[in-house]
Amino acid sequence: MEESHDDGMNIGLLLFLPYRSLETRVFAALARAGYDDFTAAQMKIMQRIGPDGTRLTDLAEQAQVTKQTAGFLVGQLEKGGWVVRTPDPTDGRARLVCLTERAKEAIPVADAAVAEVTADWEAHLGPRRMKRLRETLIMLREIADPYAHQ
Amino acid sequence: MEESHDDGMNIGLLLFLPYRSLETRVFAALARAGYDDFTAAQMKIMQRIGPDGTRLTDLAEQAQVTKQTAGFLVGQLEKGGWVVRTPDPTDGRARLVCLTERAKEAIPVADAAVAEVTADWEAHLGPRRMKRLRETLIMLREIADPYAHQ
DNA sequence: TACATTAGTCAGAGACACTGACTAATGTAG
DNA sequence: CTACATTAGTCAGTGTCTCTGACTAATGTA
Repeated sequence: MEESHDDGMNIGLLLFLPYRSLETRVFAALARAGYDDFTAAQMKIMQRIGPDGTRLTDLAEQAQVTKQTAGFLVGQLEKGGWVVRTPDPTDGRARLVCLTERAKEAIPVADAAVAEVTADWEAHLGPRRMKRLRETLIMLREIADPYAHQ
Repeated sequence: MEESHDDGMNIGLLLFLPYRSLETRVFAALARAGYDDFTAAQMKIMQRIGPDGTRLTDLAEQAQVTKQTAGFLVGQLEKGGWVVRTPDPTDGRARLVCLTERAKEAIPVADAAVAEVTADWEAHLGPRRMKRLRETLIMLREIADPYAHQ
């Protein structure tokens, strides 16, 4: 604990604060648009579902939870009509978790909310700084994301 | 959900990934040093305790949880010998949550872990980019942290 | 002195995340 | 082609986190 007390401000907290701010605002925007019957944990799973569906194990790995936890959350999402599980044609053991139409309709709402937050940030930081921030974070991902795929 | 699908990468995820990486590594370093009997949620509370103690309500506000949750976590920390609650001389209703000696001893361990991670990042990004990242995040905090104090 | 506010607690419930043990399908070595 | 290990996913049980609602006690204010 107490990761602070270094030179300036704790870099972890500095990363976390805007992340939380963004997440909160996107969540609120979705709720305002009527998409209010899912939780933050469920959203984290849904975020990771690809256009052609994603396996439970992959979702678990990317969200950094156990497959049991991912299974629980996918179960909740299925009950709520956000996802369906379809058999994976390439592997009889596996099933693909896919977004339903309803879930796909929510994507533009979420995107718009992200765009609004991003615009606020850019207005505060200026376009140059904002662009560099994004570039730096993409670069940082190479070493800070065990799951970086590219 | 599905906050992605914009131009490049979801900026929220880009902020979150290094945050999580840092947190995981600091947590692991503390565990290796023998400080392994507290949880991530408890750490988030402890992080916010000032050198002269902090009120429960303030901890709750900063960590963005209810005071009941903060109270629960402080209770766990108290059982584990990480904090003590002392009366607040200026307000008979309030108590100050203070770090014990044991907790204070863990601070340099956490700081060293943060320094190590920061060094890794700087090695990857280069000193200029790292410096700008920190500056930008501090600037961003002004609008992304409802609790920014300064 | 009455009333509203603030600090914190108690009780109960739901959500989340873990470990361990399991089934079924797949891949591999002999 | 058979035995073994691996992989995908589920079931059961438990502990932790977080919330809402209702409450006590101290403080501030009219």
